[in-house]
Amino acid sequence: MPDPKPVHTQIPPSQQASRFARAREVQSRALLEDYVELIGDLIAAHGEARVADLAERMGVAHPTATKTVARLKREGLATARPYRGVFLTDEGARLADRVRSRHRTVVDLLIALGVPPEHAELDAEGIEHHVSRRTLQAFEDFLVRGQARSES
Amino acid sequence: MPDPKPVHTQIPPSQQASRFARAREVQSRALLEDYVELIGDLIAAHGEARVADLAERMGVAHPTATKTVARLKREGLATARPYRGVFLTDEGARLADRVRSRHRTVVDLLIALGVPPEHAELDAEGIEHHVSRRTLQAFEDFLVRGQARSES
DNA sequence: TGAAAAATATAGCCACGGCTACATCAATGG
DNA sequence: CCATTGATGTAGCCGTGGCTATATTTTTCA
Ligand SMILES: [Mn+2]
Ligand SMILES: [Mn+2]
Ligand SMILES: [Mn+2]
Ligand SMILES: [Mn+2]
Repeated sequence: MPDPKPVHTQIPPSQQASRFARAREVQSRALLEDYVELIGDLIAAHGEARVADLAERMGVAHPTATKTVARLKREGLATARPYRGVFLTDEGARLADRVRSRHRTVVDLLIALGVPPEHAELDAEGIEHHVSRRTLQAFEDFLVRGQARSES
Repeated sequence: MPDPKPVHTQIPPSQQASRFARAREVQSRALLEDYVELIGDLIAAHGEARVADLAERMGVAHPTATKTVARLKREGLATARPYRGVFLTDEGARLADRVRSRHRTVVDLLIALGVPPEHAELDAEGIEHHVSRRTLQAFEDFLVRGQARSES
């Protein structure tokens, strides 16, 4: 495969800039999305979400989890009473559901394309946040098509 | 679509933590990847890569681009002489080629799945960095399969 | 050729998201 | 029932990646 062309420089700089801006924007939301999803999971599984559990499952020290929870509160996605658990606001819960569903769709797509399941999970944890509504719809349509084929 | 199950809490915390750690690791490399790709593109298109052009195309102020170039130098991916352009080391050039090729594959896959081209470019700019070798191979295989079908 | 303009560098600010060390609160059990 | 222990909060450090303002260098052109 010889000389890949620099397609990037063939578009207006401002348009390219807006693509990178979008990626940065998404990135700043990614951590919040993972946290609300995890908080929702923990509440569903154990009735509560403790900071220590968040930290353990995120693989960070607990002050880091505390700080992120503070940001979730600032953004109106979670509430927390000192020395008690963390809870999702309605908005946080809705976001958690969307994120969880999207996560599954991304994993399912990767698996459908032949990626080993555990590998799919690894990649999906980062990919998911950059998948827009439109792309998600395309993933779902593809999965439905594949399902229809295997049923016939 | 009723109650998405909290699959996340059904795996060992340490395994879940390692997935998030991987996503963080990838993220810390993403900006460097975009810069080396862009530097390579600019050199191919204009014979040089100036900090002002990097800043304009990345959509950031030029001190931000300067700082990132400093990091590229520290990481052995680029060189730069003051008030002159930015250049890629051999390692940087190799990385740029890999990143450029992967970017195209991701965009092509999204388009093949029915995502409108400009939309595919937007999402791919973030997705690409989280696509591992294995997943990339799956994407390429799928694209080859589709091509074979349309040729028959 | 030298003054103005453009490009680049530098300084220093901020928010985020890591961390360690330490303080404080809550839960348990001897 | 209170002392210990575990969980949580707080303080303060660091690197990254944004920014603005200012200094310096290079380029341009009158
Ligand atoms: Mn994720
Ligand atoms: Mn996820
Ligand atoms: Mn990118
Ligand atoms: Mn790219």
